[in-house]
Amino acid sequence: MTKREQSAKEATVADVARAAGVSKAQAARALGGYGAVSEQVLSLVIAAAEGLGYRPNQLAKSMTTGRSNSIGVVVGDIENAHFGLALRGISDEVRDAGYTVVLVNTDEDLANEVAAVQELLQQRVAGLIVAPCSSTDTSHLESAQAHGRAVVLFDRGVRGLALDTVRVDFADAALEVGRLLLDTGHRRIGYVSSQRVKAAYQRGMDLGLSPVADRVDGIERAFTEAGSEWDPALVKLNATSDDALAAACAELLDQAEPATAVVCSDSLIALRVLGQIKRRGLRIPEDISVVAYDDFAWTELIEPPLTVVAQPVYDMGREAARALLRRLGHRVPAEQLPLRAHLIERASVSAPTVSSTLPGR
Amino acid sequence: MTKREQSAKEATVADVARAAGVSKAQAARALGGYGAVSEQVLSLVIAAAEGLGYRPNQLAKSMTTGRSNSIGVVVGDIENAHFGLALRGISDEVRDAGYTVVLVNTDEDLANEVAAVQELLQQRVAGLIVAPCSSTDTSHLESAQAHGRAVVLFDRGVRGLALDTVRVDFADAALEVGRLLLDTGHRRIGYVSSQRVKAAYQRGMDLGLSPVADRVDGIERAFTEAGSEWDPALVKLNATSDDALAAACAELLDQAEPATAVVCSDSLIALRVLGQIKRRGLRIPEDISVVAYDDFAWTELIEPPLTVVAQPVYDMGREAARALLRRLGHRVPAEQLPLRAHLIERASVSAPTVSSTLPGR
DNA sequence: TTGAAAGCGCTAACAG
DNA sequence: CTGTTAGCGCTTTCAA
Repeated sequence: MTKREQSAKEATVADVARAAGVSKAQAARALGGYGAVSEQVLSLVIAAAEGLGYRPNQLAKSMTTGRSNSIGVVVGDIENAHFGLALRGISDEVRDAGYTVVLVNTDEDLANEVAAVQELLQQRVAGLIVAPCSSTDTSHLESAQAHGRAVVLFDRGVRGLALDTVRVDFADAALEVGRLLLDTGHRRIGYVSSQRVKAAYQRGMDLGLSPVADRVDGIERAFTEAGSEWDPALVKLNATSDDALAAACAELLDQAEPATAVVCSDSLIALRVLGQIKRRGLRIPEDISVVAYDDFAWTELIEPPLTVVAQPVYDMGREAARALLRRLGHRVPAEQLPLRAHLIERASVSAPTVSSTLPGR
Repeated sequence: MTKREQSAKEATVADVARAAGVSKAQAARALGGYGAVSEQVLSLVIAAAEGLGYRPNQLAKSMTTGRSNSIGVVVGDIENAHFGLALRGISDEVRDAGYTVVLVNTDEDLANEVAAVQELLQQRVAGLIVAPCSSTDTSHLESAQAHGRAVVLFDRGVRGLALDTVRVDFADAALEVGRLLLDTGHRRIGYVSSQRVKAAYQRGMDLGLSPVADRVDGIERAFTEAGSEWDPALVKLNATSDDALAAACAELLDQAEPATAVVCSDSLIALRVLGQIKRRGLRIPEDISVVAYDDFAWTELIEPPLTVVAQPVYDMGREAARALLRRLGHRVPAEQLPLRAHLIERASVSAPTVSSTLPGR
C-alpha cells in the first residue's frame, strides 16, 4: 500500500477499473474522456485513479490508436542560435496541439541525418521537421514521405519534391546586400557559408533551393546589374569546422588581391569570421566591411555594430510547425505569418580604402 | 506489391515471417538479433525484411520490453545558448547509447515544468534530465524519482533530495569576482539574474543549491573579507522578461548612488544589460564595469571584451547524460569530466570614477 | 533450433 | 450507459 509498492509497477486501466469496481472499458472511457460514462462511474474512476497514482501510458495509447503525439525535429547544429530560436517556435506551436518534440542533432552530416530520420520513423513520430543538410541527397526524406509520414522542410528546399517547405525568400535582400556593397565601392566580395557541397563553388553551380543559393545569386545579380566583374572564387562553402573556416578566411584575406568585404552566412559563421579578422588586426569597416545574415542581439552590441540581414527565425519555426500540424489534420490559423528578410544597415560597411586592395598591408 | 501498397500499412514481424516462410517468433529473433536462429532462417528473414521495407516499431518494442529508448530533457529556455550547448552535450552522449532526446521548453515556468515532467513520464521516457526552474518546488521531481524513474538535475540542485545533480561549483570563481571588483575599487556591485524567487532578494535569503546562490554568496564573502559594507539590495532576481530586466537595471543605474559594477548571471542577461547600458550612453568600463557568467564567442568580440566566468557547458551536458545513463544501467567512462569555472579577465572592469558614484551624471 | 501462445496497456467495435 | 472481446506489433516463456 505504500509508495514503494506503487513504484514497482505503474497502475494500469485494469487496476483502476478493479479499484473502482467497474469494467475496464468504462474505466478507460472515463479516464480517456471518450464514449459515454455516467456521473457516478466517472467520479468513482477518477477517485480510484487518483488513489493509485494512475498515469496513462502514452506508448500503449499511440500503439493502439496508431496516432503518436510526438514530432521529430532534425537540425544540423542546435548550438547555432538560428536553430535554437526556430526550435522554440516549433516547440511553442506544437505544444498547444498536444505534441512533444523529439530532437536530433546531425552535425550537418548526411549519414547522421539519414540515421536520424530512420530512427524517428521507427519511433513512429507523427511527422518530421527537417533542416536538411543537403539539397540533393534527399531520398530518405522522399521515402519517409512515400511511407505516408508528414515531412516539412526547414530553411532548405528540394527541387522537384512535393514537400512543404518553410523558408524565407532572400532574393530581394540578397540583391540589396550586393548593391549596398557595390555602391559603397566594393568589387571583391567574399561569402562564407557552412553549407556542404561536393566541390569548390563555381559560377552557375546548383546550390539547390537553399538560402545560400539565393544569397550568392543576389550578389551575382548586383554585379551584373552594375556591369562589374564578379569573382565567384570568393564564395567559400563547406566552412563546417574551425579549420575549414580559417582556411576560407585565409583564401579571402591573405592574398594579393584580398576581399574588401565579406558576407557571413549565419551568426555562427560571423562570430568566427570576426575572430579571424580580429586576429589579423584588421579594422572594420576601414580595412574590411562585414555583412552577416541573422540578426541576433550581439550583432548590435559589437564595435562597430554589424550590418545584417534579419529574418524572422522564431516565426519560421512556428510556420514549419503549423505546416506540419496542417498535414496531420489539425486546425491551425489560416493566415500565414509573413516571412520576410530585411537588411539592417549599421556600421560595418564602408568604402574600401586603397591600401586594402593592395598586397602586403 | 508496389510502394503504394507498402505505404498503406507498415510491414510487421508477422508479414516478414510469412514472406520468409518461418514462424513469427523466429522472424522476430532474427530481426532483433536475440535468441537462437539458424544461418538459413537468418538470411531468409533478412531478405524478406528488405523486400518488404520492414522497419521495427519502437513503440511496440518499448511497450513489450518495458524499456524505452528516449530520455526527456526539460530546460527553461532553449533560446539561451547555455542550454543549447548543454543540449548538444547531452545529445552527443546519449546517442552512442542508443537513446534519443525528447525536449521540452518551460519558459522558466514551474507549472509548465510540472506538466512537462508529467507528460514525459506518460511517454515512458527512460529517464529525465531537468534544469529545474525552482530550487524549492520540486515535488514533481521527487515523485518521478519515487515512481522509479531516473532523474538527473542540471545546473540547479535541491537540498535534501537524493538526486544526481550536475553543476559546477562557483564558490571560488564567485569569490574571485567579488575580490576583483572590490580590489578595483567597487563598493556598489549589482547582480542580475533571471532566477525566479518569491520576493526581492535580501541578505541570508535561501537561494537553494543554485549557481546564483554560489555567486551572490561569493560576492558577499569578498565584502566580508575586505571588511566592507555590502548592499544586498543590489541583487536583482526575477529578471525573466525584458521589462523586468529593464526595471532591474533602472534600480541599479538610475539612482542617487548607482551601482558602479554589474555582474550578469548568464549570457542572455548580459546581452540585455549591455543593451540597457548602451541605451543610457554609459561607457564600459569607464562609467560602469561589467562581469558576466558564461563565456560565449561574442563576449570576446565586443568592445570592450567582457570579463567573464567561463564554465564547461558542453561537458556539463555530457556529464548529466552520463549520470543518467549510469542510473539506467549503462556502462559509461568512470572518470568524471572536470567541471570547473574560471575567471577570464578581459577589459570590462576598471576602477570606478568619482563621477560615477555621484548623482546626476 | 523452432513454433505456439500469452501477454504489455490501451482503444475500439459490438452486443447488451 | 455498460461490459466483453479483440486486437496494435513486439518479446518471451514454454514445449517440442
